[in-house]
Amino acid sequence: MEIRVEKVGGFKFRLPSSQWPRMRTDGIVYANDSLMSSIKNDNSLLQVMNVATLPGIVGPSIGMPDIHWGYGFPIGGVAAFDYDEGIVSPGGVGYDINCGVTLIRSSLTLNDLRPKLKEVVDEIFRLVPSGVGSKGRYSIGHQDLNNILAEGIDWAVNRGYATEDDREKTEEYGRMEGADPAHVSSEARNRGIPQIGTLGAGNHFLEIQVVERVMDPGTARAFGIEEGKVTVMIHTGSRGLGHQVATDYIKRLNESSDSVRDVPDRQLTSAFLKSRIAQEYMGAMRAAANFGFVNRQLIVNSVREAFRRVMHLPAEDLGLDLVYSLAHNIAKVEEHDVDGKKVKVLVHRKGATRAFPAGRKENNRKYRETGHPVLIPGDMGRASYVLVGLPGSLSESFGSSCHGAGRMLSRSKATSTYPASRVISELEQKGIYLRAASKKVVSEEAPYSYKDVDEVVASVAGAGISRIVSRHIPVGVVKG
DNA sequence: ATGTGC
Repeated sequence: MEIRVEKVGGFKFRLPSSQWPRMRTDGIVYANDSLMSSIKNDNSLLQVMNVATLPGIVGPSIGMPDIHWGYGFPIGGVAAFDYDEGIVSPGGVGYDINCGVTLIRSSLTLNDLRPKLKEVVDEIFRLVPSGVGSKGRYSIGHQDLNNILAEGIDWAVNRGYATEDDREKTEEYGRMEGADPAHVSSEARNRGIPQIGTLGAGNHFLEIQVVERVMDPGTARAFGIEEGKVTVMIHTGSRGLGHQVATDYIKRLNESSDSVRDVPDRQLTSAFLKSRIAQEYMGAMRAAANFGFVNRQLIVNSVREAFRRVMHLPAEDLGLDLVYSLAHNIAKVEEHDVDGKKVKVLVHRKGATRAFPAGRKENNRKYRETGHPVLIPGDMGRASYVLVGLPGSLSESFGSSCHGAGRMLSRSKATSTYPASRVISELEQKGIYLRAASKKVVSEEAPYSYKDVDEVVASVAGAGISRIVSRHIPVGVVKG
């Protein structure tokens, strides 16, 4: 079946609902022409159309320029559902609940760091376990875990693993309202306890970067970002705990008579928000999100320790302050203007970043005047970005932007195309030092198996949903 | 993504 795609703006494409009776609304994808031609090569546009058939969808089913094939819903997708008449779907959040990004700024220049770069990366590699099934150095018990699930970053502040400033710069202040540990299974708990403070595998990484260029000096200053300074970017989520929560609820929904029948793909399994099972999933999903915030925060704590040990500098000279920590796999209750009316919706962002401009009450106090930072990891050989939301994100995409470069080659295709040794030597030639838990992941994560992040951010900027603040290039990489 | 799958 040929999917009908109409270009309706410089960076905007429409998949009209008229082409399939089951679609309740249009699909909209933001991309430039070259990204759109590669998007058409996988089946993610069909997934955008599938999401458009779900009950209670408000506005279009949206795809970002980094869109690619995912479980049921596309990765790089945004979909909002009416709070009273709509659904929640675990596949619309993803298996890695609160997969997200944390960015740390520093007072160091690359010259300050260069002589010690390998040592710092090696020390981080030692202090932050990575790889599938990695176990951490933070020893927590069941009571701690319960507090983490219920309170998120507040637990880390109480334990001395987070500062007040860290909390001020974490989305939701690191604590999701409505988190309910009672609905997190013991299996999920048992997977989470040994894994807290670990990076995981796949596209999860920790990168030492240098700010190559600041495009928006005023906003960069407010974010603590300076050209030529070193930053650290962390990309990970809620590890096996969130994965188990997703698994548990997908299984329950598939067995429940309360789930939404008649969806075009079994992986779109959903429940009306009003139902008990939906509310239990929401409580568990928010608790897993709290675990994700704490997981990244413990890694921040380990990164600070690694720099202190290797650089022999006091904390105040290192200036390793949070810029922001955000979730790009999550569903949130928000109010949005739709056709001139205020509507309460559940916004699913799966591989999509909230990008609220100044003026939204959800912005953290520190970022009221600017809008919060939008952190966009690219690939390990090219670049990452910091953006900020524009008012256009509210009118176009329920206050959302892209979340990264987006895969272009499948993992198997990447493995056969890029041997690990070649990836390592090419990175070395660019002055990038890599430590990875497995060779397999080095091939799978080869830079050119990703779309060009420059084009992805140019597309969301061109579409008027976010503005580019700064471009960061990698110098040290830790990979699962 | 994931104690990686039939």
